[in-house]
Amino acid sequence: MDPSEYDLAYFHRAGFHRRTCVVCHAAFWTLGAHDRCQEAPCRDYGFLGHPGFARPYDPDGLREAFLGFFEARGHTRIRRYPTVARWRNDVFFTQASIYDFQPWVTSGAIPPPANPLVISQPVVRFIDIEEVGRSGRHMTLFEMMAHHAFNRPDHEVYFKERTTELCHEFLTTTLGADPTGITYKEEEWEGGGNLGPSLSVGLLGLELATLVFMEYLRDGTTLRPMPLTVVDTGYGLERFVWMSRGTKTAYEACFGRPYEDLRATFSAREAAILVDHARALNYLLTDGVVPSNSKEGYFARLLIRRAVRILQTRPEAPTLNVVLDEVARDIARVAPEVGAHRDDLHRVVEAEVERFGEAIARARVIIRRTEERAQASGEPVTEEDLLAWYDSLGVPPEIAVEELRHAPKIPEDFYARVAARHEGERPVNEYTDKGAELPTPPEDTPATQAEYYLDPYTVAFDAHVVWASGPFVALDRTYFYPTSGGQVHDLGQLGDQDVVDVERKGRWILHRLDGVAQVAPGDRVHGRIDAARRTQLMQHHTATHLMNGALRELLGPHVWQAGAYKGPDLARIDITHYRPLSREELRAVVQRVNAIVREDRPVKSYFEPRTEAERRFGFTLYQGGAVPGKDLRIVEIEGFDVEACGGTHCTHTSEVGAIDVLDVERIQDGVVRLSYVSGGRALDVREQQQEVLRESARRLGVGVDQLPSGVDRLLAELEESRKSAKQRLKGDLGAEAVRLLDDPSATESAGGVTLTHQTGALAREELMELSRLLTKGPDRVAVLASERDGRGLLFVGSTAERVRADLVLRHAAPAFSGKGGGNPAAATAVGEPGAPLAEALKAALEAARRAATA
RNA sequence: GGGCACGUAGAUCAGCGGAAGAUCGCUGCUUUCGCAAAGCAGAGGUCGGGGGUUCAAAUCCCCCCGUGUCCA
Repeated sequence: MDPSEYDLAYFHRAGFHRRTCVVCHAAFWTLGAHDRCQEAPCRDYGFLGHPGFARPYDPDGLREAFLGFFEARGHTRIRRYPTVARWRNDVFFTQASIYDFQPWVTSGAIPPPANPLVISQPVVRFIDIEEVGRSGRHMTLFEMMAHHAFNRPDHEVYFKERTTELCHEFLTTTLGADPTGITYKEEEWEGGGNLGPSLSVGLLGLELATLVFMEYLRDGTTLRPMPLTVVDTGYGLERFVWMSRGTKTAYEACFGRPYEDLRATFSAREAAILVDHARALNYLLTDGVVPSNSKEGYFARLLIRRAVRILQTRPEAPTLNVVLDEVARDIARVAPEVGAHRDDLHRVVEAEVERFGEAIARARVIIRRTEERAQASGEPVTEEDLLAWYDSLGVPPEIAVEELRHAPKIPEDFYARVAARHEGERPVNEYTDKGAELPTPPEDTPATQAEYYLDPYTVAFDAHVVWASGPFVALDRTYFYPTSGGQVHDLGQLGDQDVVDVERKGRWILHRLDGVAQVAPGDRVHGRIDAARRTQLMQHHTATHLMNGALRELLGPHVWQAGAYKGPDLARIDITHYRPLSREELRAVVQRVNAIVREDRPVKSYFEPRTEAERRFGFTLYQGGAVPGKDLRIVEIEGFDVEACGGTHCTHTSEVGAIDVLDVERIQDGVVRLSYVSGGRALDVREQQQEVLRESARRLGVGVDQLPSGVDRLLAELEESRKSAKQRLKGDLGAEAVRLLDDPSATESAGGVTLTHQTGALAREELMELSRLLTKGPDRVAVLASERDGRGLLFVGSTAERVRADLVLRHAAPAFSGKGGGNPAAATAVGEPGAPLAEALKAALEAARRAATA
C-alpha cells in the first residue's frame, strides 16, 4: 500500500510523527518518543497492575461510554445483529460488525440503517478456541464496538481523517489514555475482494482497535476504486475493559461475579473457558443454533462438550445450565432476548449433555475391550489408537487415558495430528448458480416486472416481449412464477407455445418454451398460467409458513427452517430440532395448523424497507435464508407468522384447505424433515390412501378397521409355513440320511471311519444339511455328488480327524475340472458343465478310504 | 459440506472368504414346600438394504439407508 495513504492531515495537524518499529519494521504514527509500535509482541504488556485509562470500567460502562461518545458526535446507535449470519449464505457466524452490512449495504444496493452509525456487535470466532484461557485475552465470542460510515461519490460522510481523529479523541478524552502512549500502525487490510489501508491502534502493548478503510476492489492484479468507500472500525470491548482495570487476564476484568464464583472451584484457565463458552452459548442458542454434528450446530456442540468436560472434573461443580444462567444475567442487561426463553434453551442443552454422556459411556466400553484384546495379543495400545478414538468416537484423549491401565503418553501435538488425519479433504462448495447455464439478455433489455408479487390470482395476462433467444423469452411484465425460495415454477402457455420452465436471471424472468420462440421483441403476447397447479403451489407455500409457525410455537424458538420445498405434489419443511418429533408433538402441530386454517386469518404480502422490517419483526424473518434486495417482501399470517418470502401465497388461511402430514424423518443430526400436502392435493392423497386401504382390506377379506390384525395373522401364517417347509426338508433329508446309513451300497466302513456317499440333484444348502445329518457322530465322512443345471457339485463333510475334507476334495476336483475348496470339516467344488461327476465321486471316495486307513 | 468408525439372536457383542457363535435374557425339564441357584434340553437370525467379485460372501468391492464421531 502506498505510504501516502496514511499521510493524514490530522496526524500533521495534531503533531504526530511517523516512525518505524525496530522490532516488526512496520511504520507507525505517534505523539510519543517510541522506537517500536505499542503492541505485543513488539513490547510487553505495560498495563498489568497499571491501568492505561483514567478509571476502571465494567463492560456495560465501557460500552455505554463508547456508544454515547459517538452518539454525541452525530452517530446513530444500532441494535446488535444476530451472531448467526442468516442474511448471508457464505458464512455461518457474524465474525465482525461489518458483516451486519454485507453484502447489501457495502455493495451500495441498499442504504445503511443509519449513516454514520455506532454499534456494539457480539461476534463469534472459533479460530482461537484453543487459546481461550491460555493467552489471557482470547475469546470465542467478543463484542466488537464499531463506528461505520458509508461514503457515496455524491455524499461523503467521513473517511480516514475524521475516523482517526474520533478514535484518538475517544481514547484520550473520554477514557483518559496518555496521548503520547498510543501508536497507529500502518497495515494493509484485505478481505472479500476489497482492500484498503488500515491503522492498528496500540497502547501499552495491547492492540485495542483497528481502523479499516475499504477503498479498492481487487480486479486481477490491478486495483479499482470502490464506488462506495466504507469506514470499518473494530474496537474490542473486552480489551478496553481489561486495559481500564489492569487485571492479570481479560476474563477476570470482564466476567465479574460468574468468573469469581467459578474460581472457587476451578483453575483460572478452566474458569475462563467456562465463562467464555457460556457466554458464546447463550448468544448462539438464543440466536437459533441447535447443537448437531454439522454446520453451525457443530460449534455449539463443541462449546457444550468442552464446558461439560471441565465441569465433570469436580463433583461439587454446578450444572452447565446453572453456569449459563449466571452468565446470561449479565448479558440480559444489554440483550434482553438472551434472558427470555430460558426453558427452551435449558432443554436444548440438557439433551446435548445427555448425548455426550451416552457417547462417552459407549466409548469407554470400546476402549476397555480394545485394551483387553491388545493385552491378549501382547501389543500395546498406541498413540494412533488415541487419535482414532477421538476422531471416530469423540473420546477426548484425557478420558481414554483415564480408562486405560497401560496408557500411551498423549502426544504434545495431539490436535495437530488430528488435523493431519483430515488433510486432503476439500470442502466442495455446492453452491452453483443455476442461472449461469441460462442465457443473459443484453444490458439494455428492460427488466421484467414481477406481477405475481402483487396479485397471485391473475392467471391470464398480456405483455410485450422484450427479448427472445432460442426457446427463451423475456417479457416486460409477467405473472409466471420462476423457481425460487423453494417454490417450483409455473407452467402454462405463452401465445400458442407451452411454457416448460421459468427461471430468474438477473433483472429478468426467462420463460422457456417447448420449442424455438415464435415471437420477437416488441410483440404483444397473451400468457395463460396453469391455474390448478398455481393454486396448489400457493396452498403448499402458505401451508409451509403455517407449519413453520406452529413448529416454532409448539417446540420452541430454537426451531428454524433449515430448508423447504413446495412442489405441486408435495411440500416439505426441514427444521432444526434436537430430537425426533414424538407422536404427540406431531399431532399437536397438525391440529394447530388446521385450526389456523379454519380461523381463516388474513395472509398479507407487502414490501417493506429491509432495515425497517428487521426492526419490526426481528431476524426470525429470515426463515428461508438470505433474501436479496433493498426492500423485503413480507408475508404475514396475522398474529401467527411473519417471514421474508418471495413466494405466491393465499390471502386467507382457509384457502389452504386441510393439511395432512405424510412423513416425519430425521434427515441429519439436529434436522427434522416433515412432508405434507394441502388443498386439493390433500384430498387426492387421502382418496388414494383410502383406496389402498380398501383394496388391501378386500384382498385380505377383512374390514378396513381389521387390517392391522389381519396382517398380523397373515405374517404369523407365513412364518408358520416357512418353518414347516424347513422342517419338512429336514425331515426328508433326515429320512434319506437314515436310509443311506442303512444301505450297504451307500455306506462302508474303512479303518474305523464310516464313509457314506450319495448322488442326487440337491442344492448346495441341501447337500450341506444332508452331510451334517450323515456326520452327526465322530469318525464319519460324507461324500455327496449332485447334478444341477448340467454342472456337477461335490460336497465332502468329515468328522474324522484323519480324513480332511479339503484334501479329499483337492484329489477329486481335477476329475471333473472342479474349482473349490474348504476346510478340514467341509469342502465343496463345482465342475465344468458336462465334466464327469461320477469320476470325481469315485476319486473322492478313493482318497477318503486311503486317508481313513492310512 | 468432507473424512472416519459402526449396523450379526430380545440385549451386549465375537467371528472378518470355507457348515452362523458366546454371554445375559426367554421357554421347558430335573432338583425344591416355595424362591434363589445349579444342571440338562430348547426356541429365537432375510448377519441394515440392493448390486457386484468368487466354486463359495456376515466377511472383499460399489451404491443406498441408519447410528455415532471428527473437521470446515
